[in-house]
Amino acid sequence: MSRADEALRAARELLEQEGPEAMTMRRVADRIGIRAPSLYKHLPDKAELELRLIADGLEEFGRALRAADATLAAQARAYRAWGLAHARLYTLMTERPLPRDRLPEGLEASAAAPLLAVLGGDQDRARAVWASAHGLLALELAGRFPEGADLDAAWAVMAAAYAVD
Amino acid sequence: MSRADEALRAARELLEQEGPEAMTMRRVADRIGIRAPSLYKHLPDKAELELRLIADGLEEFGRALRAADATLAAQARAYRAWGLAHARLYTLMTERPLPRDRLPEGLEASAAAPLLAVLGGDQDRARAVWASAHGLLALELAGRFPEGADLDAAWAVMAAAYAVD
DNA sequence: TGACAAGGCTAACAGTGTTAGCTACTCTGG
DNA sequence: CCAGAGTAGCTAACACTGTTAGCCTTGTCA
Repeated sequence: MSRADEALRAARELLEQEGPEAMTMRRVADRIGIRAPSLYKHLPDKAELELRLIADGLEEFGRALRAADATLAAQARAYRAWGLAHARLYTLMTERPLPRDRLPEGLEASAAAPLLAVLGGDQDRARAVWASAHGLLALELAGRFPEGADLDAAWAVMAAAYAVD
Repeated sequence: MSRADEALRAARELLEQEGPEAMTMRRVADRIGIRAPSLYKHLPDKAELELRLIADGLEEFGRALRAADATLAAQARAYRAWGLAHARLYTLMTERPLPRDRLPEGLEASAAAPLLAVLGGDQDRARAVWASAHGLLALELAGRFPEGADLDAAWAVMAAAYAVD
């Protein structure tokens, strides 16, 4: 495993276990037994580290959606499940503009494909559904719903609203 | 105008004009003609400054929704319009957990009321609609849709999906 | 007049990402 | 077999962040 890959793995552990503020260059370096400045022999900057986390995340996320049944309900379930299981990574993946030109070709499309397929290729509808799922998940991850809110019910309403009938 | 209010105004200008990374204690202090440490004579910390920005934002946002017609389409339009007009403030308002106990009583409910009313008080439905609108807006503000994406169409699909018929 | 609070200030601390510059090890070419 | 080059580590340092300590001046009020 290359040093860059080790750093990537360390960054991901720090992110997922302790949150984004723990993912500092010094702590990443510590985890792989070197000093922070030495990281720059293997990576141009921290943005590159985050970019690779995002790319890996998109890859895994796409795989999870592709593994789910080709129905709107199943896709929604898989979407939420993956997001909850990788809360901080999901947030990192979605909170900032995507530098598409620095991402592997077709990665984004591959993650979006399952949902688009379920909706018969209707892009506008796919964007509305994607955004709705993202909104529910993002607000849940940000702790924006009141304590006892029935989020299963909200997801059900969402899925029903977009279901073809 | 109190020093704290001056700081609040300066912080908001910096946030809205130059983005969150420009909203530093030193730049806020600069704008009102004092040094950063002196800010702490008027505010406990930066979190308090952000909290007040959020409170003001929620207040204004609620007013904008209340001023719009009591239809789903009009509420959606007002939601998006306010968010686009105050992009960075909206993001600040929604990206982190809401410290409800430090916010004016009823502020959150007052902002949520118009939408809830349009949906006849159905909380689950209101949460789904709110999240859908938030998702569309958040993704748009984060620059996550491709260049030529027809977002008006996506909003229309969303509004139609939740319309009572 | 003396006491006290309010509100400025500078200096400093710990933390962040990052750069400069030095050193040591390893590999390769003559 | 030795020279030179590249790789990858290191420390020191810079500019920035939020924040604290401690000092000093000003205004108010008994």
